[in-house]
Amino acid sequence: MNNIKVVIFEDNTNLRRGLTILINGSAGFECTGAFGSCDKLIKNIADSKPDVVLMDIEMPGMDGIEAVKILKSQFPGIKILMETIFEDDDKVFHSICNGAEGYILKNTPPVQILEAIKEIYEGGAPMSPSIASKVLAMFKSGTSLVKDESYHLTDREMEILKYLVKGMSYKLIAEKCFVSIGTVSTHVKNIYKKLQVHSKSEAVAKAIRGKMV
Amino acid sequence: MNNIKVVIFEDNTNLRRGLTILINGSAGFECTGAFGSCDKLIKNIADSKPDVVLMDIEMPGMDGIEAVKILKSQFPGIKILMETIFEDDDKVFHSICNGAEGYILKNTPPVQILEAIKEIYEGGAPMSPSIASKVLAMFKSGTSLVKDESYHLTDREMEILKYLVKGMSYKLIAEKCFVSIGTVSTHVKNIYKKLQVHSKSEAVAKAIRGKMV
DNA sequence: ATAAATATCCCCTGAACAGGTGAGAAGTAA
DNA sequence: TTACTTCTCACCTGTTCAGGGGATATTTAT
Repeated sequence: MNNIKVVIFEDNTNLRRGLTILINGSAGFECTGAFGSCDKLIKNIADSKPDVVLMDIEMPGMDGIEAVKILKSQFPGIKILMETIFEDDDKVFHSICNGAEGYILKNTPPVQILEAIKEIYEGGAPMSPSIASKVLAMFKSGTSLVKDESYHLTDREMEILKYLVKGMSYKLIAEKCFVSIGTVSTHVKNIYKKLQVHSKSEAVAKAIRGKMV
Repeated sequence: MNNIKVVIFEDNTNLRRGLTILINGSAGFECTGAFGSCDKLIKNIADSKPDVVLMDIEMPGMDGIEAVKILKSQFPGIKILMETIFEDDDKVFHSICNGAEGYILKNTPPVQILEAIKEIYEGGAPMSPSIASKVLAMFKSGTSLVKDESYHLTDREMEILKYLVKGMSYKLIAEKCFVSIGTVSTHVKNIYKKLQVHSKSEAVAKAIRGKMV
């Protein structure tokens, strides 16, 4: 009765059908939706009320990464299992940033896909070892995460914030940006207001800690 | 012929024997050593020349974490698979810091242990999903790693550096430390020299990036 | 088309800072 | 004892910054 409700986003029709059959044919699982694109993402999710979303990382139109972001902001409780191909470190990285919980390779055997769905449903983070290895590598190298459009800085402000973090003076920044020192000053003031800080050091600390740079 | 050579460190005798039998009884695997403690760690490893070490995270005497550190510094090529119990986030964390590649729970079924050994041997990072979940959580929260006693700052300098990172002015720091502004100024100058920077922002950035604070 | 957001520039003022020198007191190590 | 480190303080100089005005042009959204 308490089936795990799964929704699939996968542009490959055969694969999508196969997964649907796999899930519906397995005790404890139920596929409440299967879509070839993220066109009506919100509506589809609202209608199918999944516990777990199985998301292809690469899709025409809106890709899986963008979809994760939207999904997580609208339905934070839904767990997301990404399907990736081996080579795309970068996509895995961005998926993590956006909050997906699990990562499995596309060639994972069916029985393990079901296991992964179950595990993610129970709060785990199933990962193919090769992907886990990359995550660990990123972890150890101290790569940053979670940039969340943070504080609505404009492009120019972000640019200047980056220079501030580098320790550059207004003067140097002005030269780099081809604007006057006064303009830099104005931008910095606005940055302070948005970040709610009152000095360069605080801004720098907040920027780095908040993974904005 | 090209068996994966595994060495076991596990204080529970029954478990150790069980694992030995499991590994020796499986095609492609070979247990070249099984020890109840890390007493003669280096010698044991040198003698048994493993590809993969299966390490209990909790052991009498030197624990698994310390062992990982030593092992990785002496034999960087050897892959280490840690066995953990669910509750010890902190130990997992430190194992990662020290460079272990894989993390599995103690109650993992035998066949999956073998899979994990194979995966780690091939460069993956097998993890129980519940552990992966914690690693991701740490990852996302931006928990830091690898602090390297950095730059030989004195205690007082570190203290002041921390206040700088908080965005405090010399004046405030002076009050907090019960010294004069002049003294703060001197310390800051010394900090700059040691960090090789020329402004608060740079010092703050370096401190945070270098995980000193 | 009207409003809002963005980017640019200028003025001003007092405070804070960078960088330098010199120097005394206390503790530790050779 | 001598040398070294650490912590402390003061003085000086020119530069940079924070925060407050006000202003104009362009782009974007409604």
